[in-house]
Amino acid sequence: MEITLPTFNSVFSIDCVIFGFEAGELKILLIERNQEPFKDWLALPGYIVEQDESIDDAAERILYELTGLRDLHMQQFHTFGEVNRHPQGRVITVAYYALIRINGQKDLRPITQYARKAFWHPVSELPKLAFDHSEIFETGFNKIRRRLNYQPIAFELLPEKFTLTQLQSLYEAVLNKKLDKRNFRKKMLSYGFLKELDEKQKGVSYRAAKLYKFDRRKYAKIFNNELNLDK
Amino acid sequence: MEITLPTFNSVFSIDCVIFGFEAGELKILLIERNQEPFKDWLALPGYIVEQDESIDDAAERILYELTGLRDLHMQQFHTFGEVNRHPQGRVITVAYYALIRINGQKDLRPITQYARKAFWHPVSELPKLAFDHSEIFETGFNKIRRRLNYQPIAFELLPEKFTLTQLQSLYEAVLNKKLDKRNFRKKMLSYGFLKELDEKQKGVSYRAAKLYKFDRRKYAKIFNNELNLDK
DNA sequence: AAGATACTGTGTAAAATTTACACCTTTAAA
DNA sequence: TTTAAAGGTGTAAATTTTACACAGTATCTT
Repeated sequence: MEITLPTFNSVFSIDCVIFGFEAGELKILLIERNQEPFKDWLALPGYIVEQDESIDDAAERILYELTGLRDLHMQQFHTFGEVNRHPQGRVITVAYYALIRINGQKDLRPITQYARKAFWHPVSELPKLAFDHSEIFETGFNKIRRRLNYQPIAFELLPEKFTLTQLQSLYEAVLNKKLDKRNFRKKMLSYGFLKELDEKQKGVSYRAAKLYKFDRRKYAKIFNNELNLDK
Repeated sequence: MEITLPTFNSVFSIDCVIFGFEAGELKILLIERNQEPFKDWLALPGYIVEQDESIDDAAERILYELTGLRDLHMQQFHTFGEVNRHPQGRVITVAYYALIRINGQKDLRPITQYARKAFWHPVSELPKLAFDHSEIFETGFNKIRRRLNYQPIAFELLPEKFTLTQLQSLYEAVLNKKLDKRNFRKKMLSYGFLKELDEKQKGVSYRAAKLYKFDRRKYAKIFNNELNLDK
């Protein structure tokens, strides 16, 4: 027996591709849907934009309601507007991405009924997702891969204090290729926006590595120069 | 006396930033509005998306209806979704850009009543535009500036056969800086996607320059390699 | 036809950046 | 004390980028 669903006219929605990094692996945040259509499917956190909120505000709210996560710096990356991308009506969706440190303690707890749960899933071996969410994910992944070179993407995924090896393995995960250790370090340090700390890694069963911090101010200076430098 | 305007609920619209290049100058396509709000103002060509068309299709149709131009390769670049960006209601607009050879003969003739006329305007000294169109333009200009380096943007703006000097002056117009002639030529030719023709420029009152053509196939090959090259 | 004008077309050396590559050191655990 | 595992480091070669100047040629003018 078929379930009858309401239909509606044009609505806007937001879908979120939230990247995290944990145990050397790049992950994204998925929800298990608790609502038709695609009930029980895995999907990107996403929902409908209200009349009186900007799309940027909507993105924050929706992510919070579906996953319990707040105050991420989200950025729009593409809008998907095929006619039949949603089975119940015309839905144009603006896709956002954000990058976040995965933090074991922070629990992911949907506030609304629309999601049964929210959880991290490695970007490799993603299952088929609801709607056109697999395509949305792919588009987003390509975007951040490109932006890695000129935006401080990596530092939002790592803990505040990190080792150069962690930084490198993040780059390797995003770019999907091996990098040379010595060249990577030389280059990163040459930028001058990494601050070496007087601290070392703890709890490892081998020689502990130095910890570094990302210096946002210096980064901004370099980045702005790049844009303004009319030579 | 104030004019009373209808209001409406959420609608999607498309706005187009169409770049052209003529007489060494970068230009964009504007319309003069013939409808409230912002009647008589200059604006980007833009209008509302229909229920049964994808946003990509809508972009093509709308541009055609407002300017008479067809078959451009348009690409989405950003979606603007502030609550009050349109005085009559909630309008979220997806902005597209395209690049086109300006061709004196081709006339710009609005098909609908909504635009009184369409015309090219230099990107320097743009007047204030309707709605948030000035911001949309700026965002689009920044996008193509960045994409100039990895997309065949320049070749869509030039005539099919062009000289290296024309190519250089286009780069200079987009990047807003002077480039070195010898280095520019060396670099462009080294890519290998320029095909030297057995023809020369005509109608100039000085030594005629060689003409070149853009080899789309070779470009694609190079571009794909860049993406796939997992070293 | 001689000269003026205006742009075409070309090479090289120095500097900067990128690449390839291997081994000793340090820490903790066994 | 030995072993396991990752940390940390330098150099030479190759490549790319930059800076820089002048003779050649087509057309127009007189």
